[in-house]
Amino acid sequence: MGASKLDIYPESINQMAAIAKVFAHPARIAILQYISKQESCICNDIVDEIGLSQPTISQHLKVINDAGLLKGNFKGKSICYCLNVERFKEFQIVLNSFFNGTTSNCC
Amino acid sequence: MGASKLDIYPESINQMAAIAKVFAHPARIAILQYISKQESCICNDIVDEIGLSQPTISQHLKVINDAGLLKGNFKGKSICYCLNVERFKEFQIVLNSFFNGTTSNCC
DNA sequence: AAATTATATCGTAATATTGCAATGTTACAA
DNA sequence: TTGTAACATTGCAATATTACGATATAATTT
Repeated sequence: MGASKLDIYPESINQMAAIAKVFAHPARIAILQYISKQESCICNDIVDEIGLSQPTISQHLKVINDAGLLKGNFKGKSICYCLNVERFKEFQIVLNSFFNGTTSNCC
Repeated sequence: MGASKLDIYPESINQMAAIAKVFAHPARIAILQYISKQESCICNDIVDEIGLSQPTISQHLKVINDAGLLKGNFKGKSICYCLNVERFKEFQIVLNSFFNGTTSNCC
């Protein structure tokens, strides 16, 4: 196998897992942190910052972007990636509602 | 490759990614939710609840347990898995401090 | 002790992820 | 229009993850 059986879970759980997956790689966390620290951001800057090749960074950026976490300002040949704060906060809310809805009275 | 280059990131980032990884599979989220709803929990119950085989559930439980998210009460042949609420809250704090420390003023 | 029950571990197949070199693409510059 | 700089895409190799059947283990029950 190797593939997750997504069809057996409720949508809310799959959504939560999809969100977590974006953060499940250190490169993507580092990229998000770096972007959030900049006024504007150019992909090549990230390549210098983090020790990964340009294609690899580009790939991670795609994952982040597909999750809706980026807003792009396409000015000139350098693309400015920015954090989509609204979407980012949405993620935080989903995660927190999961945490807050989960308790334990056993043990 | 296929392996993440963990050595190029600060510890805090690797820790954050490791936490996210636990939640990056719907089965593990479903298991955590199920455990938190029960007074006590037996693995076989989870197998009935979620549509995965016993070995697969056991494997996911190991991942959750290795992350320190379970406290076990070993009474008899049925093992009682319980949520380690303290650890769980720790995870929430790490995630939230990441979210709150990340903003954007570009675009 | 033998059977039973609940869970863990092993082995293996299928698929996903990570990473990079090579190559495309696109927009500006000269 | 010919470069060139900044990404994106493709193709591939290495490793990780997911899932399950078969089997082991460990505690109860009979």
